[in-house]
Amino acid sequence: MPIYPDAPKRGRAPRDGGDDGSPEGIELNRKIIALLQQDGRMAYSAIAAQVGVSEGTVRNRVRQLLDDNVITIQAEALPAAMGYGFNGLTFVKVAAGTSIDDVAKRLSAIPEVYYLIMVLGRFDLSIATYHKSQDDYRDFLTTHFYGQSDIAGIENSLVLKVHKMKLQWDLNG
Amino acid sequence: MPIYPDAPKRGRAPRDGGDDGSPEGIELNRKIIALLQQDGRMAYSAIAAQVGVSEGTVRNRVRQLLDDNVITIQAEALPAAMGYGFNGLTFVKVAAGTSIDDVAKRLSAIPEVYYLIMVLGRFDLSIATYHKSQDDYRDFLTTHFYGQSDIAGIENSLVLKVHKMKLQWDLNG
DNA sequence: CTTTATTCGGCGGATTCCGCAGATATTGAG
DNA sequence: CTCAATATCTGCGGAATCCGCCGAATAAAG
Repeated sequence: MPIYPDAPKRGRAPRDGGDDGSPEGIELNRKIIALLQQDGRMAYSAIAAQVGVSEGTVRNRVRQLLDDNVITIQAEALPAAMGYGFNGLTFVKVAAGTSIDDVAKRLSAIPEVYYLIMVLGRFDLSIATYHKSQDDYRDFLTTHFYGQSDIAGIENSLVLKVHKMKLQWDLNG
Repeated sequence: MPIYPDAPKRGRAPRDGGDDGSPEGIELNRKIIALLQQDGRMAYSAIAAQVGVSEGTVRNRVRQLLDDNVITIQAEALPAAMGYGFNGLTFVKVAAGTSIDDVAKRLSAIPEVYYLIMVLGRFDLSIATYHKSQDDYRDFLTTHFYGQSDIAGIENSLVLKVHKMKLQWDLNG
């Protein structure tokens, strides 16, 4: 049950768009998700009470949302609290004739990499990493970038501060 | 009870470093967090059974970790599933005489912003955003950047693909 | 209207959560 | 070393929650 269904199917569809304010259909999912974004451990019954449906309904919806990978409910650990205080930023130009996806895949497998995107512009990949120290960052660079045949060049920077890092949406936008 | 305590205090301290393999002290926190990173709703009793302590202990540890902001347990929604398929990247040079933190704070409050960092280099801030369409991205730029007195200039790019995005650490590194 | 497929909600039992109090363990002081 | 102080850990009992199941309700297609 994706938030945005692909195609209409046979059978009962979720009730939707009650303009009387009653929580229904897709709107219901949005409200449930919004609550779980505040507290991932909130009791189903508490959610049910707030959105105005039964506990079983909330449980079913959440299960489907999880199964469909629309949402995930996980603990996030603050890197700094875990001893990872050095935050590197590396821009990569992939070597000609090499698959960007392959390089991205190789680098994604590195634990220190927490954010890796393919971008438009002078470089192909932009990578944010966490390390315990500056030395660890240097080791990271020498091990995975310098001298690697699939990489044409890199440029480095530092993340001085992470102001925001959330995959949470204003679902009523 | 941070993972890395600031200073020793009086009183009982968490048992630590049992090299017999029994889960104790800081190691215990790491194991609990690791499990919650897989399933944020895992029952305390289930966690307790796996790490070898009582349910109450797990509950207390998790509560403290949450209170100390070492971890958060929240639902994350997949942007694409929510209809946000356009992924913008904006680099900002803050105007002279303006506090970078203030600008960062202003922009962090925008729902579409999911990743905002202060960086070293030609620009001050790097911002990743999700939008429903290219038009929405343009609106986002014109509303919050162009013509704003606290911004000296911006440069734009696109995130073509997010290969990896996670705030989860190999706690045994 | 009838069929079909899916959601919704209530019900029971098992499980889990929660606050509390006592036991236990560790640190610092005398 | 001994003792006091402080914080953690665990067990317990009651309340709340979770879970599977089945029938009722609802919406789309024929």
